[in-house]
Amino acid sequence: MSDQTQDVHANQNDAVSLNDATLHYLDVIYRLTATGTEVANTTEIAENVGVSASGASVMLRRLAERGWVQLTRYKGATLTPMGKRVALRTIRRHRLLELFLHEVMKFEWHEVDTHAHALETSITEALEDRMDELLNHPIRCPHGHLIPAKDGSLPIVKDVRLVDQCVGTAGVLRLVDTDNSDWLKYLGDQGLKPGVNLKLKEVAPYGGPITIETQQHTHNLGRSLAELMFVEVVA
Amino acid sequence: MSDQTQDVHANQNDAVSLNDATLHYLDVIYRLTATGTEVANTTEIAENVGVSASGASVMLRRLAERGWVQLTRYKGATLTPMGKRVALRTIRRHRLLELFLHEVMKFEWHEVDTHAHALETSITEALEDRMDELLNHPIRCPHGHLIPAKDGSLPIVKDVRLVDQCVGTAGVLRLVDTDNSDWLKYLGDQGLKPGVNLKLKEVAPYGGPITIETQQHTHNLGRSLAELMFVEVVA
DNA sequence: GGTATAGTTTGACCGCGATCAACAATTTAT
DNA sequence: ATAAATTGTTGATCGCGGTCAAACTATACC
Repeated sequence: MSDQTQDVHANQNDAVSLNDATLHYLDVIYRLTATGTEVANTTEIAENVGVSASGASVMLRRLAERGWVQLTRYKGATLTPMGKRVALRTIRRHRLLELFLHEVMKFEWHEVDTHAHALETSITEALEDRMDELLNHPIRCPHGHLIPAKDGSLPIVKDVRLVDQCVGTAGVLRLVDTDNSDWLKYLGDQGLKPGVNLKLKEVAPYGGPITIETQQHTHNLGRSLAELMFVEVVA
Repeated sequence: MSDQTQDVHANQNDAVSLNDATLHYLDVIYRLTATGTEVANTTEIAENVGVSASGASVMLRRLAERGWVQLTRYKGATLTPMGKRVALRTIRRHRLLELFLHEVMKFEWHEVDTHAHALETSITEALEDRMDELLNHPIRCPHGHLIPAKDGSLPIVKDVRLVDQCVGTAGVLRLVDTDNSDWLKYLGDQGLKPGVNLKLKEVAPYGGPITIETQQHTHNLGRSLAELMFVEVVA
């Protein structure tokens, strides 16, 4: 059996039995490359992982040698298919944990990220599966992010950016795309959480605020907050 | 503020923000010294942590330098009061997790140790507290081990060794003192779990088996299993 | 009281994930 | 097109937790 074969084999199961640092880097790279941008650059990665740029540079080389990352020197990094599988597995665990902490442990939605992060690399597969059952195979975390299946596949949904819709559009809020605890707390306090029905009333030009209406209230949101919100349009 | 003062200060809160390895060693040393034996010797520690004796020896010196461990060269190690506090905090987390995994996540009592071990050094304090509330400030894990309070104090109980009792003694099973998954499964399958009422019917001499009676059955247990069992005697 | 033996420590080394300072490549601006 | 600014990599070094082989107690035995 060649070294390569052995590697691939080990990897299949082991989205998991890798050390914290590796999982953390892969997770960060996945998130940086998931949002349009083709490659993640070293500085970005370093900031998100919380290490110096030189530290990240060294680590990226190691990750590339081990086959998790596709690296172009002085350009940036992407995940290999293998790396992506591993990252999605960590993300699955993170989001399952978030939902579990919210639904079962009764943490607020703006608190769950921190606690889930502490656990995401430690939980056993059996516990991951048990949470999944207990929560009835959920497809979204409390913020609305999708929970990948164990094979890395993502549910298909109809989320669209709220700020791209025409005034008058009605829909259901499905995703608030941030981990920022303050923003989440603010939005949560306003009742702006996934599931709520809303209607887009006004969009001020030049990056100005938007106005939305829910059952109870009318809200004015700055552009940066509004841009976090994704809805499913209702005909 | 002197270095020493700073150290002590850091330690007060941080039964927690220490790395895995340190917590693991302290936990092992606590368990080895809790059961009568005055000091834990290097080889024992090494075996329980899962490293070579030389590795343990080096680590023990470090732990001693950092004030967690009292070390006498070529003799053995004990915990300092500080080390003991830290160990008890880890044990608290472990046992809370075990109970949580059993009661909430519905794992079998022989499975919980493994999963709890994976998590005990990662959970946040808030999660520890939330589990404690949710479980109603329990004092025992599923096997009956005591759950230390956050300050390290242990509940006072009246557990006595079953094998030390006279034939005819009746009591409630309170503790099965092992992590061995096979033994736990066997005893659990017989209904011999904490809470069950039992009566000691016979004790064969020379380390022979014992016979106990519960509501439903009569059980014959080998000495090694019987010695794991602790009861609260009923008058 | 010396000697075999079991247990412990030391020394040289490794891999990992970091740091900082120096240097190299790439972009951007003039 | 070149200089300046930004971004990325390298080299030397660190702390941590390990390994193995060799040297060193401590103890139990005769």
